[in-house]
Amino acid sequence: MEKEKIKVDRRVQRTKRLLWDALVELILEKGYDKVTIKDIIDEADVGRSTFYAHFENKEQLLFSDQPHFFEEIREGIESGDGLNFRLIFNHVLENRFVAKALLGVNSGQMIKEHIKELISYQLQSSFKRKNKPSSQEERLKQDLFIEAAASAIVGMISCWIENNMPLNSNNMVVLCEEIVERMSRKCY
Amino acid sequence: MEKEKIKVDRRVQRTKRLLWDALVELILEKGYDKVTIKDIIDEADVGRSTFYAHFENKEQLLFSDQPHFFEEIREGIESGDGLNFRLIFNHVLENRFVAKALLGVNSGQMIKEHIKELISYQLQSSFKRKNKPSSQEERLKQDLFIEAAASAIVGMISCWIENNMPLNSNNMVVLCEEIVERMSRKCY
DNA sequence: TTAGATAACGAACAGAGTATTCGACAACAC
DNA sequence: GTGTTGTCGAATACTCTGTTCGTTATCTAA
Repeated sequence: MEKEKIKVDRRVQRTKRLLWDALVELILEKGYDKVTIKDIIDEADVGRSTFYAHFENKEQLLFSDQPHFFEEIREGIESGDGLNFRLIFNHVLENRFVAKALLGVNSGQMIKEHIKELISYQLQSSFKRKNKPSSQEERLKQDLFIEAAASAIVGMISCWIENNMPLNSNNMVVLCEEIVERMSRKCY
Repeated sequence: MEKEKIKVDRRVQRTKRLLWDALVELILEKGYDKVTIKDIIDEADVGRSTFYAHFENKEQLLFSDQPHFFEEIREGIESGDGLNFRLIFNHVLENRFVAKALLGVNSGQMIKEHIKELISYQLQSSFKRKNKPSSQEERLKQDLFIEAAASAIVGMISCWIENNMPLNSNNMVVLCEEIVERMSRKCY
């Protein structure tokens, strides 16, 4: 009973929801970087002071993760033993619209950077399990390969989303696993 | 004799140089996204109207490529037969300071995106030469792998630069070639 | 060396966006 | 129904942008 269900005022829920939806809409329309707070409150039809009552800036709104998109992606990345790409792609497919805003070309770098770090962290354990580096130099090389693999996966998924998902998710799962497999082999 | 050597007023050269140096300095200091034009002209100690006499915005200044950094990177990418990583790394090493500003974590996404596209374009010819896709689906998979490979290379180099180049360039050349090799194998 | 060309300066301006405040009003929970 | 709390909207001071124009300084070419 540690987590009490705290009731959130309906007006607050509504406002946050409106702002989030407006942000997603605007990212798709003009790209995250060019979205201003004025845009958001106009699109959401919410008072300026109301915005600042809940968030300090648009970045905070972005990471407030209203529909728990990040949270579920995170679960796919950190699920038990290594990356569960099936889980990730199921979630992306169920939220195509939000996924395109957050992972497409217009999403700004922060979000993809964030997800890349989650993946990178996860790959570290699995890579090191497979090939324990025996020297400092080998460790450096392995770290760079981990970075490369994480970049490859995020880049590929982003490209796939941006092109309106031309392959089905089964194929994508296989491709992602293939990348991890190829990149996890010992690098000299 | 097509290209006449057009003399550029020393004052113009000086101003552009000052602005470029200021931009690089400021990117390293606070990240490209947060650099304002006011910052640039204050740092360069140049009049506001002077900035706008030469550039429309900071993006244009960025891509004006004063010391021809991009141009030389481009040569390494497009040199005859495929990517010449040795050339690329030589050039990066000769311009550590600028390279960190333009390829490090603070560089903003545009630049890396731009270089990724150059690499991606180059990989297309070499990948297709190796494995001509026999179906539409195979072509899609190959394109995604090209995107993945380009992302991997840019991500890895960026990470290496950001961590102050912990491995020597010979090692890096080998790692990059290894990535291309691994990713260019047929994907089912 | 000089005369004409042109670049830079700097002050001023309108416009847009930011971040904050506060009283009035509306919606909420109990 | 009543006290609480969220939202509105107008006002404010502030920063940055993009442009203009007259003055001053510097360059180029003869």
